[in-house]
Amino acid sequence: MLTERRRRGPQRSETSRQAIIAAASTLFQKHGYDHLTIEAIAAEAHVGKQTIYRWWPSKAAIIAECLSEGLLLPDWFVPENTGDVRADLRTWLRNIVLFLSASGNETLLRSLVIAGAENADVAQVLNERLGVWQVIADRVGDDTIEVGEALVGAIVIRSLRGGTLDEKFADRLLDAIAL
Amino acid sequence: MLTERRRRGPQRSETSRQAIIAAASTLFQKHGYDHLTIEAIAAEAHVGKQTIYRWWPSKAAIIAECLSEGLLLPDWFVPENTGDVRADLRTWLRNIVLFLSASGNETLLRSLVIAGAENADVAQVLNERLGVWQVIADRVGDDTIEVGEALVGAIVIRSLRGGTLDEKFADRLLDAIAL
Amino acid sequence: MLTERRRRGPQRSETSRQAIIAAASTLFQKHGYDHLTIEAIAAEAHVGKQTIYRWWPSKAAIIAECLSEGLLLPDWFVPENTGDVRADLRTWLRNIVLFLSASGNETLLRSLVIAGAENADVAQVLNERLGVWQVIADRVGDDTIEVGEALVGAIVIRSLRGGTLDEKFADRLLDAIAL
Amino acid sequence: MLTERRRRGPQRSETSRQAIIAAASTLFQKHGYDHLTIEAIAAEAHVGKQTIYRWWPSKAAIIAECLSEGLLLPDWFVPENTGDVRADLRTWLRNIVLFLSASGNETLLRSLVIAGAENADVAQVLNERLGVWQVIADRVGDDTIEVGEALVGAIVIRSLRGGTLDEKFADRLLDAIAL
DNA sequence: AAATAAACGAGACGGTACGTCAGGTCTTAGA
DNA sequence: TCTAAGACCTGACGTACCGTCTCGTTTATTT
Repeated sequence: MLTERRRRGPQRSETSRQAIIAAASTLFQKHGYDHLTIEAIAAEAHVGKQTIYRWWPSKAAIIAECLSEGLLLPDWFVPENTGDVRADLRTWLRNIVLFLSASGNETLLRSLVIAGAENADVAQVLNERLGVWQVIADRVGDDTIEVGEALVGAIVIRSLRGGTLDEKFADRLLDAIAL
Repeated sequence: MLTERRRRGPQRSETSRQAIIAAASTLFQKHGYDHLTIEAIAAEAHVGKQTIYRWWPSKAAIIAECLSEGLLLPDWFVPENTGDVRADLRTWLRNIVLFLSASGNETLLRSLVIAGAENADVAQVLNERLGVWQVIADRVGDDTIEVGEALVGAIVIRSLRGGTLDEKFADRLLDAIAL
Repeated sequence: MLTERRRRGPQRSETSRQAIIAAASTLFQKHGYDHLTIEAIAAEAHVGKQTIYRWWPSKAAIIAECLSEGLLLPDWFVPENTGDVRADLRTWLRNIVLFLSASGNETLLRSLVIAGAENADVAQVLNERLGVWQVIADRVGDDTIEVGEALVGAIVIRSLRGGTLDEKFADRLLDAIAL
Repeated sequence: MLTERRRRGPQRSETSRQAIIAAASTLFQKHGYDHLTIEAIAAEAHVGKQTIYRWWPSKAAIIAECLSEGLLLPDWFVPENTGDVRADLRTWLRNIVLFLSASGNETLLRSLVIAGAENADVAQVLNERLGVWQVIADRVGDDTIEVGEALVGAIVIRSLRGGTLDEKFADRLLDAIAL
């Protein structure tokens, strides 16, 4: 039987890895995606720059990993299933606007949009992470993935336009979507 | 009677102003918002850097002005009014996806999203420029501005997710929105 | 008889000219020759930059004019003539070291050296202004212009080397020169 | 026992250091102290600007180091000692005026004067480098440092005044100084 | 146990772009 | 037609980060 022969020498330091993504998350939330620098992450994590470049090809990849590890977005961004689709979506939308209207989180949304628009990998992870599309499609029926895109998209546009994100918005948005 | 006294000395050079926004537009479309540098704009426009810094506070402001002057987006991004609201919106959506699926224009969309997300002024101008919200609201009735946000938002999300932007998408999206 | 007809239009403003050389003198003494800028002179004199460039080819020329007008150096830098050459030179040297050891005047000397070394016109005016060479040569006899150069040069070198400029130095210097 | 522990990480690049002072020396002699720019040095030395700013606080400091390394002035600017003080000084003076009357070297002298007058560190190095003061004082006797200052100063003044620097000047200067 | 080799923290390196300052020229309105 | 004001292009300033590379140290796996 083939036993996977490990290399000689030290292995990747899990401590450093976690320090890096923690530092990246902190700085991302504090200063946004632009203004986030590798040097600052290295300094914040008490880590050499090379340790970052050795394992990640770009700052986008670091942010993607932060997302995968759940350090930037809460886990609960998926609708419940009580049987009443409309009510479930309403609750989900209200949770989201509640989260986004909290201090600092609107900046977070903008930064995530930037990160996703600049880098396809981040977009991919965001897609999976936020991945409500399929859930919604499953509930609403015949693969109307556009419903999910319209809901999430409306939130993004509203936020970028500087509009208020509140429950009234959530309700009116849901009314605008045919189910 | 108050006669507005003009200040002494030379006035702002309109030639330089136009050279700058033209150069900025060119480079924006060629390389995207990130990778767009003030130095490159100055060089392309055969202009001193200081002439840019004298009149614009940031590259975002330059892009905002490019948008205002119609250098980055075509003017016709507003629905017609034939009386048949659904048909008008369908035509409008098809035009948009047609435009975005043309070579290079998806990159343009991403860059505009980044610029708008990074800078509130750009977002404001994009809002006015793309400003279909009110038009749609007027047509569809009782100020459902969320309809416009959902339509535009869905396009953005679809694009960022890397999905195909075609007529089928446009039609299915319209079906998903209650009118 | 033909009276020299003056040109039509305004003549050179004597007010501006004096404001400019006064401002230049002030700034020269305050900040030195390097660190002296045309823009600062124009601002200090409440004068347009062009008014300076119209009449002087360089900042060195302005300083040369300041020297000619006696704004930077006192007039009395010429030995008396009591008949006792040695005593007269001693008094002259002592006056100079007294002047130079006063606060700020050592900086003045350095700045003048810089200005003279950078620009031949300034050197020329300094030569005339400080022009003790011929006076000394006349007194000491058979055109020993090198005596003057050695005396002034020793002062400059002593100052640049950061040495003390006092009466003892003056006396010892005079002793070192054969008369 | 104390073993001097070297710090971790890369050491200063001696190659870069020498390239920088060589470039600085070249440009100094070609264009003078004013007109010498850090950017030009960096470009000439094929070095990043930051590498210069990391190790030198100013261009004056670079020139000071060039002097210390013997890149700007020949080493032989010190009188011999044959026993005949007057003859030795005469030879020394003649060598100096010979050197200075060579093409370009008068400009070099002026630039060095400017550099020394603008910056105390350069003056200090020049003082040590040119340091004939003590040598002369030792020879001539009872610490008459002023003799050296007068000799060197006379040369400087003669040069700045635009006078000719030749053997006749050297001889007459020596005659003017009491030994 | 010794030798080997990769990962580590630190940080110097050649670069690019930043935003500012001053240079010297040119343009405008007012005196 | 000269002045004050100031916009123009140019180019150097000193700083921040980039991504690469080079140290001396630490650590884990062979020999």
